[in-house]
Amino acid sequence: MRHWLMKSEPSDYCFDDLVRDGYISWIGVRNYQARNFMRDDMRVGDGVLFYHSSCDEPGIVGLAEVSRLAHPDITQFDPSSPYYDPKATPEAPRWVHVDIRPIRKTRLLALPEIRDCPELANMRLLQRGNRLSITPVEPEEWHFILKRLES
DNA sequence: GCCAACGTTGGC
DNA sequence: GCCAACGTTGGC
Repeated sequence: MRHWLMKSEPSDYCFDDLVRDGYISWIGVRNYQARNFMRDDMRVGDGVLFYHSSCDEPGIVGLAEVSRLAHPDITQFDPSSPYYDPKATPEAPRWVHVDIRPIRKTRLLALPEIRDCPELANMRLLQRGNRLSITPVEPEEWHFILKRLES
């Protein structure tokens, strides 16, 4: 089982929304690296750190898990969608998404606190210029964060 | 609002 | 294939 960090802007969709909805289809990813993680590497049951970005207090706010394998993102075919991709066709879909479901809300593990942990210094999230909305989390990082969230 | 960093586009 | 221009991300 792998582990992931997934970013969402809470003004668009926050962890409480995920708890309310029971699951979310992670549509709208239009970056090839993030797509490839979903398509090639994400499996049902993989752990997910739910991260709030572009907000007052960026950081990890909850735990979730992958609940459905990657499948075509239908918004790519919809000319009225902001995620429309004229080069994608149902015969040759370009974009996929997984679903995730909530495990539990956690305390805020804020970005500055993450930065202050030497154990997390190599996190993909912290790497210079990283903008990926989906990044892998190493097992040691995952376990450290889970322990840290309890303190 | 600023701006660094990065990805994508498209002309050549 | 190169690369300038442009758009987006996301912390501050």
